[in-house]
Amino acid sequence: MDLNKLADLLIPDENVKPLDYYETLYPARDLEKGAEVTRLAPSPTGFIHLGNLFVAIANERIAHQSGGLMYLRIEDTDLKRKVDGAVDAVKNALKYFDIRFDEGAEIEGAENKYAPYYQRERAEIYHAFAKDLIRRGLAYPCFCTEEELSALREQQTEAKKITGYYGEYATCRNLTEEQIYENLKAGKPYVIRLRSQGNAENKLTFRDEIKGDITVTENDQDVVILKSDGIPTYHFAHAIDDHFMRTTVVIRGEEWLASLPIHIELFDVLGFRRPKYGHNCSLQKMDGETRRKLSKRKDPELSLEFYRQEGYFARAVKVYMLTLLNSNFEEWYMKNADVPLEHFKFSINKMGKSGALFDLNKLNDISKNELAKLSEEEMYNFLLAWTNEFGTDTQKTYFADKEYLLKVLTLCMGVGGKKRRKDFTTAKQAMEFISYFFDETFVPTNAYRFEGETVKKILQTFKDLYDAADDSSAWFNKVKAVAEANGFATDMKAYKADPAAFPGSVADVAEMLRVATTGLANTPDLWTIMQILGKERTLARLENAIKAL
RNA sequence: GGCCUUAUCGUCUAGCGGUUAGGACGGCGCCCUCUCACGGCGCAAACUCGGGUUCGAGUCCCGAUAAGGUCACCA
Repeated sequence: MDLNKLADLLIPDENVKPLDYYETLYPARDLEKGAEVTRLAPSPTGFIHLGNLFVAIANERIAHQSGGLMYLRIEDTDLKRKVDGAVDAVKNALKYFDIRFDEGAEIEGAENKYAPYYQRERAEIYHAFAKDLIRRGLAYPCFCTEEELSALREQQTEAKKITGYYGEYATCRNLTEEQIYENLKAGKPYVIRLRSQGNAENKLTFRDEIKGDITVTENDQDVVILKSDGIPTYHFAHAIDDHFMRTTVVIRGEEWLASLPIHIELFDVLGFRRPKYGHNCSLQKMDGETRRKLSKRKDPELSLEFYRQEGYFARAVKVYMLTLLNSNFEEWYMKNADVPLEHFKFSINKMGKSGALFDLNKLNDISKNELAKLSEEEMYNFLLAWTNEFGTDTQKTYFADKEYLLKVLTLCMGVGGKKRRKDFTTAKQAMEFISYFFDETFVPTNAYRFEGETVKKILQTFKDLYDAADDSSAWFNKVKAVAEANGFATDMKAYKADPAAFPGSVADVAEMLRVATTGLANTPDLWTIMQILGKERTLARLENAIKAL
């Protein structure tokens, strides 16, 4: 069989150059020893979730910490899944979390010497190597139809054989020259398959950077390397791209572990040196009674977009990801909370071997702590940015009076106090939290824990006494006076010693006033709130609360 | 089902032959406090189960069990 002729016929690509050409076009990178080259290679489905960010952070740290670089490659070999604007979506989402690419698709200002970074634009390279494999007898055309393939699979399943296209089942492997040309002449569509040299009986030990030594079975599947449209499958593109883009470390999800044997054989057969691999366990979530990995289809709430919409502080999400990624990070961060995150020494071998359950409680805790580090001005900007994009029209009016909002934020964050408050978790939650400072969104709840008459008397007594000019202690003395006038305890120790002796304590009085003026039982210092609200509004709210009883 | 991987509090984990099995989140309690918080202190809470190896096993070995991943012209 004239394999040269066959290769030209099967892959009629005039752009293909000799293999050496690509080696010189994409030379080894000139980097310091130990510098790692990593990549993020999403498919442009327009959907990025937490798992992508998880892997991206690991790759980013490994690259930049070692003095290397990370690039963005778009795996757009599957047309069906392609969505317009997806690349921008990826870039924006990652930018929000401060993930920086040094080169790659749509990365402006970079040299991009290893372009193109879209796989569809790299067809020529894949074709060159596929042709070479055909010439060497290591790849062949397969004319089997989808139906034939699924029939084969069924048959194998029934016979309890391993499914797939291999060995005796790989019928097109042994097609004669005549049969091939006949099929070609008949215009039958075909794919190019690898003629696997492996044997599934053979086991080998493979060193995974995260999982350690694992045993893998040699690949014996004649996997498709070029689909019928001439575009490579993931496996083939992976081998070629990561070789020519000179990737040194591939951190990817553990769902790839199963196809590792294919990749090993492909690298071998192509004569490429393999990168180091680290298979990262995927983030999981509870699905009813069972846990499972995050799925794009089933878990839209774990889309990165979700965190933006909820107004999570990017750094908080990143810190949480880091605590899951490296088990020693949390301890380091407790001691180095004010040091840039980049100073943490990220290590691949501190990455967990089993999948972690995503814990919103933990994220929220981290978020509160992170937000408590901001100044009121920074908080203002953070909330403004979120509100502009996701807030309601009423929420946007909060920003009309900057001085007023700043006062509110200063109070709610406890700026200037001995210890910061931690009332804010996300931008969305913060905007709702401060809503009672604005008449448009203030909702009287009248949720008291005492009888209406009691509350009414207390509110009335306080209202008569209230003087906006009082300072904090004069104000509280009046609260105490109100308590006393109604038989409530003013001495908390006495009250705790014998709660039954009083209808309630000064704390309860404060709570009534708080509920009347804010609608909530949990707010920062009430005196300050009344100061911010001003005399008119405070009195009006008390008046309304009394009327409502 | 085959193959691969994993197995410590509810969750994330530390542990790398000798520990009262440590920390963080969450829960609960107490203290601080003029109210709400913040903060401090404390409590409950775990080595999946069998076998070995060893003077000694959460730690090493072998099983069982369970969980996860994967078996495409998707990545």
